[in-house]
Amino acid sequence: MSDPEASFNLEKTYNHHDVEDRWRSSHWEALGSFHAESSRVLENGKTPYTVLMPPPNVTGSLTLGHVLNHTLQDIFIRYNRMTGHEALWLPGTDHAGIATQTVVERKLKKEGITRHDLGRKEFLNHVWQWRDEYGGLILKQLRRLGISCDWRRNLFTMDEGASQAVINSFITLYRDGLIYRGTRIINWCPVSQTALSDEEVIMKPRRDNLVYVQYALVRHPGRFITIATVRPETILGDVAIAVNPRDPRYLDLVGELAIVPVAGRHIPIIADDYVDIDFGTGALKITPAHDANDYEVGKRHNLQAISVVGKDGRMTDEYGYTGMDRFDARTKILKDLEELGNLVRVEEYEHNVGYSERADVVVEPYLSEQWFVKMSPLAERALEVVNAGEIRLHPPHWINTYRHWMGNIKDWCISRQLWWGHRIPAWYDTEGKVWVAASYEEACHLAGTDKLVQDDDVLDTWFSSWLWPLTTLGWTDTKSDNDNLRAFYPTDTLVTGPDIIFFWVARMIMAGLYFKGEVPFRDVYFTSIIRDMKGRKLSKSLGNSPDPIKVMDTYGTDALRFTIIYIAPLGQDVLFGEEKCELGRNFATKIWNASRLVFMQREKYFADHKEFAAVYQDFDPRSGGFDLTGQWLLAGYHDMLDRYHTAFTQFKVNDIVRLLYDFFWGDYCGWYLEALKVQLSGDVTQEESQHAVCLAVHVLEGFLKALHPVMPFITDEIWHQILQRSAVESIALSPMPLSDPEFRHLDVQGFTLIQKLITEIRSLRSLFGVPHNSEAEVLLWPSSDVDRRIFESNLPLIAALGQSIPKLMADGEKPRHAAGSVVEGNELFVMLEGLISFDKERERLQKEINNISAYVSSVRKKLSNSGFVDNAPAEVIDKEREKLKEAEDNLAKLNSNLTVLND
RNA sequence: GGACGAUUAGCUCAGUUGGUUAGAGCGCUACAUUGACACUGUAGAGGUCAGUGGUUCGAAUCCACUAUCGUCCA
Repeated sequence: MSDPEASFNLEKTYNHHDVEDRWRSSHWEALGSFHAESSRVLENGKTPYTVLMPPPNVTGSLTLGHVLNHTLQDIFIRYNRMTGHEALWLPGTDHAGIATQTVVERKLKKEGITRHDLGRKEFLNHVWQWRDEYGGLILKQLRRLGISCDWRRNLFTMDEGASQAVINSFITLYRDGLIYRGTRIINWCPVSQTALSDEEVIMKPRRDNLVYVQYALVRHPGRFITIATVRPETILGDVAIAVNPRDPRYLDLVGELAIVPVAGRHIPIIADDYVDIDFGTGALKITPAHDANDYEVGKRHNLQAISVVGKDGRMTDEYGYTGMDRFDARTKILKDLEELGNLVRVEEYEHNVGYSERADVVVEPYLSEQWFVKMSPLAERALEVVNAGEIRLHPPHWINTYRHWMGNIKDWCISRQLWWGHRIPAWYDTEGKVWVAASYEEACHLAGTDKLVQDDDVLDTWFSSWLWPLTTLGWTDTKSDNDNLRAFYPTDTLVTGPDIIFFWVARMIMAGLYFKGEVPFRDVYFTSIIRDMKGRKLSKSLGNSPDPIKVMDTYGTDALRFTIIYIAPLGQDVLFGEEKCELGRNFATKIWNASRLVFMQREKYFADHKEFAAVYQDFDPRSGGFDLTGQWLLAGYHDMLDRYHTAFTQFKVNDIVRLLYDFFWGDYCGWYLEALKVQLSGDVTQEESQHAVCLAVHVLEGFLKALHPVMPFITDEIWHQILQRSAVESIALSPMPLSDPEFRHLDVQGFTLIQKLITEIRSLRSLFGVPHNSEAEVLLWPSSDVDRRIFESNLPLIAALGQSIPKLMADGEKPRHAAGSVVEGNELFVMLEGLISFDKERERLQKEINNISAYVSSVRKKLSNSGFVDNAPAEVIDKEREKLKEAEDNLAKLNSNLTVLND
């Protein structure tokens, strides 16, 4: 760390590596700076503020999505910590059942081992080993982002407490009749060899063949009924042909029997409303074992379900296809049907097909016995709390999606045929009767026998994730009651992607209400989805997914954090390219350099840190004593703060960074620091200089604090250079500046006038090519005594920033060899002896006059329109009148200038 | 097929409850390097606010339809 005694200023150039290393996560972790304590809430009465980290997948590595998501969470938590809350950010990871098991199986496969070779126990040892070795990567990478969680409380969904919670919640739901075991058509992933929930299935468009096949009728030789299917291989499992009862084409065939091609089975032709008359031929083959809708039809008509595809996606029929892959079987049966004369025709057909989210293979609808959670009783209350605004979604339009899902909810398949996960706490006795209990012993006790076998399956990972708001605070069952829960539940803000609104958000709301009787959080902020510059989703296979760690190395962590927030508006996708981080990097450099300037001025007017500290600590901007520029700065600063705090209450994080950026770069650097240089180089006393420097530092410090939640590293570094602060102190633990209306209401229009005047002088200089090293004389005719006084007291500023020699004029003749203009009624002429081109000036004036004339006539028209004058609010009309007067005034003056020029 | 969102400068986006001569960043053009900063400064060019119709004294903003794109659900 740099020695504050040795340097009174910052290094010449900003090095993000040094700064980010100095204030790295491990520094604060060792100090416990971001630890939250329930006692400070329960005993000292601090208001809690809690953020729940969506647990990243333990197999994962850092993506830009994580960067955005965690930066947002860090912004909320740091802001609330600085505004006086007991801020708790709960971190953790989830065990990602399928993903993790797949990763470890793949690793074993390289050694020629399968999990079955090892057995369940030994395989799980391998998974734990793997987790211990690699599972920390994402957490390490997140620390690199500088996020301020309470790492002591880091939780893994397979940890003891979290596991107990899973078991106990399962038992509670089972005993309340909300968990049941049933035979259903579920989504089966033939690669991962497990059931999936509806949410884990991605619908994707796929080109397939729509195959028309004719089935002979048993009692009418020579007659056929033709069906259309995209899955001809499942013909082997057909048990009926269904037609719509209102379809006249088939009325006479209902009740007849048809012969399944290849299989030779006789199946009935039935009538069912489900059949779409317009699709295909209007006759639908029914295969209850391989289609969820067919299964329902089958149930209604008491049909058998014949399974012909197995768990591995291979055929299990008795007609010679056994062992073939379902897609190979599809090709073969087409040929066979053709040979048998049953194939009518084949059409190309695009439709949506479900793919396994993890393995990206076509999901097989598969009939099997699984565990389900009955959702509609849970959904009812979860919908109510969102409708009632007890939980607010940002942006709010997500409420529609939420309502729709809640209103059409289906039961949740929670069993997975995996080994890695929470094993289902259910045991079967020799008669197949099920006993749900927390342990084998308890199950034995219930069953009255020790001849029990535990269910092989584990629970869906989301079955542990939906308890996350509870388990992270030490909840293990419905009787749980501890200080953490009392102090921090319900949590406050959840930041997550809209893609897991059903997977996770909705279910957490259900679980929170069901198990704790209270909502789990108050506000849900849905992040943007990050895409590449061409608008494509980031993916590993496309290779368009930048490595955030590399980006942080190149541009700096602060730069990445700032940039991603700057470009990611609430509720919209964001196009990201690495080079966009230049924005954040440039901003960091600007902050650094501006701070250096301020510290240089401080060096000039203070002997050392000690003297500065003494004066600065007594400095109170309310005591006044500032020139117009200083007042303008304070007004702008407090106005910025006002908008800043408002934006936080509205979750407009994007606005926050824009406010900070514009205020600092535009107002503070662009105008204030330039004016400060002028002020200090003028005729001022030591005391006045010190006062001015203190103001500069005061606003800089406030700005750094406001920026801190977004750019934690550079702000801490510079903050440590403002006063001699030790490494255990942090800007993160300092109070956030509030907006003071007293300053916001200062009258600083005078400064705005000066700004406009300077801009106009610069513009004219540039237009007429005044050499950069020469100062042009500027003659000023003020329009009022007030303006005259403003100009008078700011002549040095106008001179320096307008690079001019300004002269205040009383009445008198306007100059000829000059470029004239009007600023808020004040006439100015930039003297251009020898430089002015009369043609150019005439042209310019004429253009300007045309412009204003057009405007004047449009406003006149508006004001003479009785509809406008009668209907518009008085203040709007007044404003128009004022604008008109000013424009007319300008016009008159410019016209007279043109006349002079033409003389 | 249904729901939601988007369409504003070459690119990426701001634009509060309708009341501006429609803004920013990047890019572009010109000028400026011993001065906090070229990861800079100053000035400038660049837009029929997707289209059509409507409501209104007044529409980028509200409504309807159309087109294109995206997301979710069938």
